[in-house]
Amino acid sequence: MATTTGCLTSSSSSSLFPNDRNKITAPISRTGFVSFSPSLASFHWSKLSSLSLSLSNPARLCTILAVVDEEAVAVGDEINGEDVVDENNDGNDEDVLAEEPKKKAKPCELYVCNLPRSRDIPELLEMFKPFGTVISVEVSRNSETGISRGSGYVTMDSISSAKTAIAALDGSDVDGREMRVRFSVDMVSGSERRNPETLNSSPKKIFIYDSPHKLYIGNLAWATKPEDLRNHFSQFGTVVSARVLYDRKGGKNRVFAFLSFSSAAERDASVSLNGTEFCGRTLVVRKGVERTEP
DNA sequence: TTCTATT
Repeated sequence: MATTTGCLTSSSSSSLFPNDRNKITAPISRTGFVSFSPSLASFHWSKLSSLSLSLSNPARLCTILAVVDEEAVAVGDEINGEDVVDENNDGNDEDVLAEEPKKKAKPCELYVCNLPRSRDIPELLEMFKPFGTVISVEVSRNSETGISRGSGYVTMDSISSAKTAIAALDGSDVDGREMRVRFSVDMVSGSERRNPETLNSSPKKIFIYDSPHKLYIGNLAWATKPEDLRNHFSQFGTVVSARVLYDRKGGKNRVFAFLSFSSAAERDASVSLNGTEFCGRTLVVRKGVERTEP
Protein backbone atom coordinates (compact mmCIF):
# COMPACT_ATOMS: atom_id res chain seq x y z
CA MET A 1 0.00 0.00 0.00
CA ALA A 2 1.27 3.35 -0.89
CA THR A 3 0.15 4.78 2.33
CA THR A 4 1.98 7.67 3.69
CA THR A 5 1.45 9.29 6.96
CA GLY A 6 2.51 12.75 7.66
CA CYS A 7 2.31 15.06 10.52
CA LEU A 8 2.32 18.78 10.30
CA THR A 9 1.63 21.21 12.98
CA SER A 10 0.86 24.80 12.83
CA SER A 11 4.18 25.77 14.19
CA SER A 12 6.24 23.52 12.05
CA SER A 13 4.72 24.39 8.75
CA SER A 14 3.29 27.83 9.09
CA SER A 15 6.45 29.17 7.68
CA LEU A 16 5.42 27.91 4.30
CA PHE A 17 2.57 30.30 3.80
CA PRO A 18 2.33 32.18 7.02
CA ASN A 19 -0.24 34.68 5.94
CA ASP A 20 -2.70 32.55 4.18
CA ARG A 21 -5.69 33.53 6.19
CA ASN A 22 -4.96 31.23 8.99
CA LYS A 23 -4.75 28.29 6.73
CA ILE A 24 -1.79 26.35 5.76
CA THR A 25 -1.05 25.13 2.34
CA ALA A 26 1.68 22.65 1.92
CA PRO A 27 2.82 20.66 -1.03
CA ILE A 28 2.34 16.99 -0.39
CA SER A 29 3.70 15.84 -3.66
CA ARG A 30 4.92 17.24 -6.90
CA THR A 31 1.46 17.32 -8.21
CA GLY A 32 -0.79 18.48 -5.50
CA PHE A 33 -1.44 20.56 -2.53
CA VAL A 34 -3.25 20.03 0.62
CA SER A 35 -4.58 22.71 2.82
CA PHE A 36 -5.92 22.44 6.27
CA SER A 37 -6.50 24.47 9.30
CA PRO A 38 -3.68 24.95 11.76
CA SER A 39 -5.50 23.05 14.44
CA LEU A 40 -5.33 19.99 12.34
CA ALA A 41 -2.32 18.16 13.46
CA SER A 42 -2.00 15.09 11.38
CA PHE A 43 -3.14 13.66 8.14
CA HIS A 44 -2.55 10.72 5.95
CA TRP A 45 -3.46 9.71 2.50
CA SER A 46 -3.42 6.49 0.67
CA LYS A 47 -3.63 7.68 -2.87
CA LEU A 48 -3.22 10.93 -4.54
CA SER A 49 -6.86 11.13 -5.29
CA SER A 50 -8.08 10.36 -1.86
CA LEU A 51 -7.13 11.84 1.37
CA SER A 52 -8.31 11.22 4.84
CA LEU A 53 -7.57 13.03 7.97
CA SER A 54 -7.01 12.24 11.54
CA LEU A 55 -7.94 14.93 13.91
CA SER A 56 -5.81 15.29 16.91
CA ASN A 57 -8.04 17.91 18.32
CA PRO A 58 -11.48 17.65 16.81
CA ALA A 59 -12.99 20.07 19.23
CA ARG A 60 -11.03 22.86 17.74
CA LEU A 61 -11.45 21.94 14.20
CA CYS A 62 -13.53 24.25 12.17
CA THR A 63 -12.72 23.40 8.64
CA ILE A 64 -11.00 20.60 7.00
CA LEU A 65 -9.04 19.97 4.28
CA ALA A 66 -8.30 19.01 1.07
CA VAL A 67 -7.96 17.33 -2.07
CA VAL A 68 -5.38 16.71 -4.49
CA ASP A 69 -5.41 16.12 -8.09
CA GLU A 70 -3.32 14.97 -10.91
CA GLU A 71 -2.52 18.26 -12.41
CA ALA A 72 -0.05 20.42 -10.77
CA VAL A 73 -1.11 23.89 -10.04
CA ALA A 74 1.39 26.42 -9.15
CA VAL A 75 0.13 28.36 -6.24
CA GLY A 76 1.24 31.88 -6.64
CA ASP A 77 2.39 33.84 -3.68
CA GLU A 78 0.27 36.79 -4.42
CA ILE A 79 -2.82 37.51 -6.32
CA ASN A 80 -1.89 39.71 -9.15
CA GLY A 81 -5.21 41.07 -10.21
CA GLU A 82 -4.82 39.64 -13.65
CA ASP A 83 -7.56 37.57 -15.01
CA VAL A 84 -7.47 34.49 -17.03
CA VAL A 85 -7.89 35.30 -20.62
CA ASP A 86 -10.53 33.23 -22.24
CA GLU A 87 -10.97 32.76 -25.92
CA ASN A 88 -11.36 36.43 -26.01
CA ASN A 89 -8.65 37.50 -28.36
CA ASP A 90 -9.59 38.96 -31.67
CA GLY A 91 -7.00 37.38 -33.82
CA ASN A 92 -4.48 39.78 -32.59
CA ASP A 93 -2.27 37.53 -30.62
CA GLU A 94 1.13 38.97 -30.81
CA ASP A 95 2.33 37.21 -27.78
CA VAL A 96 2.30 33.48 -28.03
CA LEU A 97 4.48 31.60 -25.68
CA ALA A 98 4.63 28.05 -26.80
CA GLU A 99 7.83 27.15 -25.11
CA GLU A 100 7.08 28.35 -21.68
CA PRO A 101 3.41 27.99 -21.11
CA LYS A 102 3.01 30.28 -18.20
CA LYS A 103 0.23 29.29 -15.97
CA LYS A 104 -2.10 32.16 -16.27
CA ALA A 105 -4.64 30.28 -14.30
CA LYS A 106 -4.94 31.32 -10.75
CA PRO A 107 -6.66 29.24 -8.16
CA CYS A 108 -10.10 30.49 -7.50
CA GLU A 109 -12.05 29.87 -4.37
CA LEU A 110 -15.74 29.25 -4.39
CA TYR A 111 -18.14 29.43 -1.53
CA VAL A 112 -20.76 26.74 -1.44
CA CYS A 113 -23.75 26.71 0.82
CA ASN A 114 -27.18 25.37 1.47
CA LEU A 115 -25.82 21.89 1.23
CA PRO A 116 -27.32 18.95 2.97
CA ARG A 117 -25.25 17.98 5.93
CA SER A 118 -24.71 14.61 4.39
CA ARG A 119 -22.70 16.08 1.56
CA ASP A 120 -19.19 16.05 2.74
CA ILE A 121 -15.84 16.55 1.16
CA PRO A 122 -15.89 13.50 -1.11
CA GLU A 123 -19.30 14.40 -2.46
CA LEU A 124 -18.29 17.97 -3.07
CA LEU A 125 -15.23 16.83 -4.88
CA GLU A 126 -17.29 14.62 -7.13
CA MET A 127 -19.61 17.46 -7.91
CA PHE A 128 -16.92 19.91 -8.86
CA LYS A 129 -14.47 17.60 -10.53
CA PRO A 130 -16.15 17.66 -13.93
CA PHE A 131 -15.54 21.36 -14.26
CA GLY A 132 -11.85 21.52 -13.74
CA THR A 133 -9.08 20.64 -11.42
CA VAL A 134 -10.13 20.83 -7.84
CA ILE A 135 -7.37 22.11 -5.67
CA SER A 136 -8.99 21.93 -2.33
CA VAL A 137 -12.28 21.22 -0.69
CA GLU A 138 -13.25 22.36 2.74
CA VAL A 139 -16.36 21.86 4.73
CA SER A 140 -17.35 24.10 7.58
CA ARG A 141 -18.32 22.16 10.64
CA ASN A 142 -19.75 22.60 14.00
CA SER A 143 -16.67 22.50 16.14
CA GLU A 144 -18.34 20.42 18.80
CA THR A 145 -20.20 17.87 16.79
CA GLY A 146 -18.09 17.84 13.69
CA ILE A 147 -21.26 17.91 11.66
CA SER A 148 -21.22 19.88 8.49
CA ARG A 149 -22.71 23.31 8.70
CA GLY A 150 -23.97 22.96 5.21
CA SER A 151 -21.40 25.18 3.65
CA GLY A 152 -17.93 24.90 2.39
CA TYR A 153 -15.24 26.09 0.07
CA VAL A 154 -14.03 24.64 -3.13
CA THR A 155 -10.95 25.96 -4.81
CA MET A 156 -10.68 25.44 -8.51
CA ASP A 157 -7.50 25.74 -10.47
CA SER A 158 -8.65 28.68 -12.51
CA ILE A 159 -11.26 31.33 -12.72
CA SER A 160 -12.72 29.81 -15.83
CA SER A 161 -13.15 26.46 -14.11
CA ALA A 162 -14.77 28.25 -11.25
CA LYS A 163 -17.12 30.07 -13.56
CA THR A 164 -18.08 26.87 -15.26
CA ALA A 165 -18.75 25.26 -11.93
CA ILE A 166 -20.92 28.14 -10.86
CA ALA A 167 -22.89 28.04 -14.05
CA ALA A 168 -23.45 24.34 -13.72
CA LEU A 169 -23.98 23.95 -10.02
CA ASP A 170 -25.37 27.15 -8.62
CA GLY A 171 -29.04 26.73 -7.92
CA SER A 172 -29.00 23.07 -8.73
CA ASP A 173 -31.05 20.72 -6.69
CA VAL A 174 -29.21 18.70 -4.09
CA ASP A 175 -31.47 16.51 -2.02
CA GLY A 176 -34.23 19.01 -2.30
CA ARG A 177 -32.09 22.01 -1.52
CA GLU A 178 -30.97 24.65 -3.90
CA MET A 179 -27.27 24.59 -3.68
CA ARG A 180 -25.56 27.94 -3.91
CA VAL A 181 -22.22 28.36 -5.48
CA ARG A 182 -20.56 31.75 -5.49
CA PHE A 183 -17.18 33.22 -5.68
CA SER A 184 -15.75 33.50 -2.26
CA VAL A 185 -15.88 36.92 -0.69
CA ASP A 186 -12.42 37.99 -1.63
CA MET A 187 -12.91 37.20 -5.22
CA VAL A 188 -16.27 38.70 -5.58
CA SER A 189 -15.70 42.19 -4.41
CA GLY A 190 -17.45 43.36 -7.54
CA SER A 191 -16.06 46.58 -6.34
CA GLU A 192 -13.51 48.29 -8.45
CA ARG A 193 -10.87 48.46 -5.86
CA ARG A 194 -9.60 46.03 -3.42
CA ASN A 195 -8.04 47.60 -0.47
CA PRO A 196 -6.00 45.46 1.83
CA GLU A 197 -7.94 46.77 4.77
CA THR A 198 -11.08 45.19 3.49
CA LEU A 199 -9.42 41.85 3.26
CA ASN A 200 -8.53 41.83 6.90
CA SER A 201 -11.83 43.00 8.15
CA SER A 202 -14.56 40.54 8.82
CA PRO A 203 -16.43 39.49 5.73
CA LYS A 204 -19.33 41.62 4.76
CA LYS A 205 -22.54 40.01 3.88
CA ILE A 206 -22.73 41.20 0.39
CA PHE A 207 -24.66 38.29 -0.89
CA ILE A 208 -28.36 38.31 -0.73
CA TYR A 209 -29.65 34.95 0.23
CA ASP A 210 -32.96 36.30 1.29
CA SER A 211 -34.86 39.43 0.78
CA PRO A 212 -37.04 41.04 3.42
CA HIS A 213 -40.04 40.25 1.28
CA LYS A 214 -40.85 36.78 2.33
CA LEU A 215 -43.76 34.56 1.76
CA TYR A 216 -44.89 31.53 3.67
CA ILE A 217 -46.43 28.82 1.59
CA GLY A 218 -48.15 25.91 3.17
CA ASN A 219 -50.01 22.75 2.30
CA LEU A 220 -47.58 21.73 -0.34
CA ALA A 221 -47.30 18.37 -1.96
CA TRP A 222 -44.50 16.11 -0.90
CA ALA A 223 -42.87 16.16 -4.23
CA THR A 224 -42.70 19.92 -4.38
CA LYS A 225 -39.28 21.17 -5.22
CA PRO A 226 -37.92 24.65 -4.75
CA GLU A 227 -37.63 24.90 -8.45
CA ASP A 228 -41.34 24.23 -8.92
CA LEU A 229 -42.24 27.00 -6.58
CA ARG A 230 -39.78 29.30 -8.16
CA ASN A 231 -41.33 28.70 -11.53
CA HIS A 232 -44.83 28.99 -10.28
CA PHE A 233 -44.28 32.25 -8.48
CA SER A 234 -42.01 33.84 -10.99
CA GLN A 235 -45.07 35.16 -12.73
CA PHE A 236 -45.23 37.79 -10.06
CA GLY A 237 -41.63 38.77 -10.01
CA THR A 238 -38.18 37.66 -9.15
CA VAL A 239 -37.92 34.89 -6.65
CA VAL A 240 -34.73 35.55 -4.79
CA SER A 241 -34.74 32.31 -2.95
CA ALA A 242 -36.94 29.32 -2.48
CA ARG A 243 -36.75 26.92 0.38
CA VAL A 244 -38.82 23.88 0.95
CA LEU A 245 -39.02 22.54 4.45
CA TYR A 246 -40.38 19.33 5.79
CA ASP A 247 -41.85 19.03 9.20
CA ARG A 248 -43.02 15.75 10.54
CA LYS A 249 -43.85 16.68 14.03
CA GLY A 250 -46.89 15.41 15.84
CA GLY A 251 -47.47 12.56 13.48
CA LYS A 252 -48.54 15.01 10.85
CA ASN A 253 -46.37 15.68 7.93
CA ARG A 254 -46.25 19.12 6.57
CA VAL A 255 -44.46 20.52 3.63
CA PHE A 256 -44.10 24.21 3.46
CA ALA A 257 -41.81 26.74 1.96
CA PHE A 258 -40.44 30.19 2.19
CA LEU A 259 -39.99 32.33 -0.83
CA SER A 260 -38.20 35.62 -1.01
CA PHE A 261 -39.07 38.20 -3.59
CA SER A 262 -37.04 41.09 -4.74
CA SER A 263 -39.71 43.58 -3.86
CA ALA A 264 -42.66 43.92 -1.56
CA ALA A 265 -44.97 44.53 -4.48
CA GLU A 266 -44.08 41.22 -6.00
CA ARG A 267 -44.55 39.51 -2.72
CA ASP A 268 -47.92 41.12 -2.21
CA ALA A 269 -49.05 40.19 -5.66
CA SER A 270 -48.14 36.59 -5.01
CA VAL A 271 -50.46 36.38 -2.08
CA SER A 272 -53.25 36.22 -4.62
CA LEU A 273 -52.33 32.60 -5.09
CA ASN A 274 -53.66 31.86 -1.66
CA GLY A 275 -56.41 29.29 -1.97
CA THR A 276 -55.50 28.34 -5.50
CA GLU A 277 -54.53 24.90 -6.52
CA PHE A 278 -51.00 23.78 -7.02
CA CYS A 279 -49.95 20.22 -7.61
CA GLY A 280 -53.37 19.03 -6.61
CA ARG A 281 -53.42 20.83 -3.30
CA THR A 282 -54.78 24.09 -2.13
CA LEU A 283 -52.06 26.56 -1.48
CA VAL A 284 -51.80 28.53 1.67
CA VAL A 285 -49.95 31.71 0.97
CA ARG A 286 -49.23 34.22 3.63
CA LYS A 287 -46.77 36.93 4.17
CA GLY A 288 -43.80 35.90 6.15
CA VAL A 289 -42.77 37.29 9.44
CA GLU A 290 -42.64 40.98 9.20
CA ARG A 291 -40.24 42.84 11.31
CA THR A 292 -41.96 46.13 11.03
CA GLU A 293 -41.67 46.75 14.70
CA PRO A 294 -38.49 48.09 16.17
C1' DT B 1 -43.78 29.49 10.16
C1' DT B 2 -37.77 28.31 8.78
C1' DC B 3 -33.70 29.76 9.03
C1' DT B 4 -27.58 24.31 7.36
C1' DA B 5 -25.23 30.70 4.92
C1' DT B 6 -18.40 33.50 4.36
C1' DT B 7 -13.20 29.94 6.62
